[in-house]
Amino acid sequence: MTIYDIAEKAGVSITTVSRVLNGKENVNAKTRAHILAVLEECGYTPNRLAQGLASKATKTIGVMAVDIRDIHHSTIAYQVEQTLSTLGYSSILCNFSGNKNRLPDYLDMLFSRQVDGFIFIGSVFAGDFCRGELASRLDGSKPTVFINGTPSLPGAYCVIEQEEDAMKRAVEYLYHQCDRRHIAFVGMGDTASERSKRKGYEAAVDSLGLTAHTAITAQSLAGGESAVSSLLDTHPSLDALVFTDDITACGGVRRLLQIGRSVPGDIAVVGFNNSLYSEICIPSLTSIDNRMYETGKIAAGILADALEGREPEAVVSVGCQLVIRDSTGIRI
Amino acid sequence: MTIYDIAEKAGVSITTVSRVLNGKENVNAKTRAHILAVLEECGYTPNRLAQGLASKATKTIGVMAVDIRDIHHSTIAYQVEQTLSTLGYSSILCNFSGNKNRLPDYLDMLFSRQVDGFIFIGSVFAGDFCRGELASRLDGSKPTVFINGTPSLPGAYCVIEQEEDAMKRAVEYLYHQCDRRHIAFVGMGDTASERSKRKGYEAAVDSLGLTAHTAITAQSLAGGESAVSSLLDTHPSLDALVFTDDITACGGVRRLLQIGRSVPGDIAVVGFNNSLYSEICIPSLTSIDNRMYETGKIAAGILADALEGREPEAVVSVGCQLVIRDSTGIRI
DNA sequence: CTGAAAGCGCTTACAG
DNA sequence: CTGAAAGCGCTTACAG
Repeated sequence: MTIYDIAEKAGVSITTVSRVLNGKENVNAKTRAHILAVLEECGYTPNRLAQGLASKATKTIGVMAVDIRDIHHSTIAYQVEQTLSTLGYSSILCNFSGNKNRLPDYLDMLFSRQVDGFIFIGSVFAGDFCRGELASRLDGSKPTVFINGTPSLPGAYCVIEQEEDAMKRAVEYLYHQCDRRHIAFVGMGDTASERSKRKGYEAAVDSLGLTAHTAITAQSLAGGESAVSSLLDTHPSLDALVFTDDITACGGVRRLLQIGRSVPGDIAVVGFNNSLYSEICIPSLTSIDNRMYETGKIAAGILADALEGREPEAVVSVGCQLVIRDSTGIRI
Repeated sequence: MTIYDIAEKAGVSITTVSRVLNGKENVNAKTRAHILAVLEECGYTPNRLAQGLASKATKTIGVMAVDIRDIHHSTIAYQVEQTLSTLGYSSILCNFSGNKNRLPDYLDMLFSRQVDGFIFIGSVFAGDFCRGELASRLDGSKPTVFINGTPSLPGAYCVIEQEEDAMKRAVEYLYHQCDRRHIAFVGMGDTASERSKRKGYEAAVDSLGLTAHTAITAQSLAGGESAVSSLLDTHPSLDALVFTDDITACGGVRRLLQIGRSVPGDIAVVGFNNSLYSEICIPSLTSIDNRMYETGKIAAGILADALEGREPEAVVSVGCQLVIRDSTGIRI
């Protein structure tokens, strides 16, 4: 079933059929109605490959995630896909998985499929780690949105979760509301996102006149456990810990309980992402909600705006919120 | 940069360029080498839309997941995407989100994009709920793999996690190794997957001469909490609970601890999926590993086999494993 | 081993 | 308001 079949059945040219298919105005009302009826009757769906080839637009977006097994990325990817789909775009999903060597192949693939634009989910894409692989291929010819990173790429759009500010406020909350004075930071490596969280921590600690204590560990339960052990070895007087990830914070809580420290009685704990993990942890984790739904939705909207000539803002910030649960509170 | 440019630069016809692009044998070795050099020099990538239009194969797969925010689905979707990508296929990802009405639009979209085949992740797609929407559109003309469901669809392939057997063995383990005699089942609705888990539970209870106690609840922490409350209200002597999902089991554990029951001292708990949630729970959850990686990989492999004429098995089973953690053990 | 030509199913100036 | 024709960038019989 092609546009030729429809044209023949309707007794018009394919040009006219194409016009009503694309909602052009210059078609006689009766002709349109008739063609619409034939279309309906035949259950015709146009071949998107042919449309794309002829029109130079595929309504397809390349969505590059770090790894959708990570709840943070899967939630954003989910919202990106749902929003794009509502706006008439399809998503080709790629999982980068930290393997820089795959990036060129993925990008070639997306270009060969003539995607209209790109969305990168994860701050790693905006950092030095990927710069070489991305810069050589992304020349700014197609709209590109980075989530949680501001790359030095011509014409790129960015959606930034305000993690620095959120981390700062979390530390201030621990100080003012929970009466903590020895607050350590547990981070997870060297992405842009990690750096801004750390910056927020340091800013708060500075302005409050406290001393900074920092540990870097793996993003996992075991990572949280070992970070807690080594931090308490060197700084036994710590009374609060802020983590840049919920799962790792769960590991931290587990180790604290194992060694007989109460949470939050002895030590308050703050996680990050406000994921289901923060609710499952006992005591449940106070955590920073980085508004993943908002973020995904906004990113998809920006891309559609750019593609449809509506000129969106180049950089959009999404505010984060501290969600208070049981792992923080007054010291005992 | 098109195939014409390459042909001109190499001094041959586009037919010959196309031949070397597609690895056909009937090309002179020298000609091939020369064309390959030109190709390399120009960094040419063929337009997949044009290829697809001409060849009737797009190397694109429609991947329909229930919801990739669910760790079970995102893990399978991840593995599906990675495997397909290795095999040269791209994935268009769709999130069904339980909204049956979206299914027709998604399928139309995938057909209009001329996908070569489909993978459905989640037993709901094989059930009555979706039958109407799927049966009318999926006529068996394109290879289709269902994960965790056996639909009545002509020519569909199935990858089935052996959940029934796993659930049966979990109950037997509770009976023999943990000395439990009052074992209840907490399920989450009426999908094929849920039914087979329940069947396994009932088979075990039957053969052990025990009484079946069943609760159906929502798949969430709150669902687990309320299921535990209502089960213990009516059957205070319960000494073990098997859940069909880890998150809900976490909720169950939380409620048990709240009302002063020890886990596993008073009541043993078994979860399902062997997700990170089972490790985060305190006590950590004994859980059934349904081998999501295997499953995703096998499903992608089957689809590629079918597309490339290798005639895979119609139904492949993936064995599950009981992973013992702290939430089960001898009664106190 | 190589190439001219038709065809895949659309869109889009252009002419009327 | 409508249509004939060219073109999008490939593949694939077919002929040589």
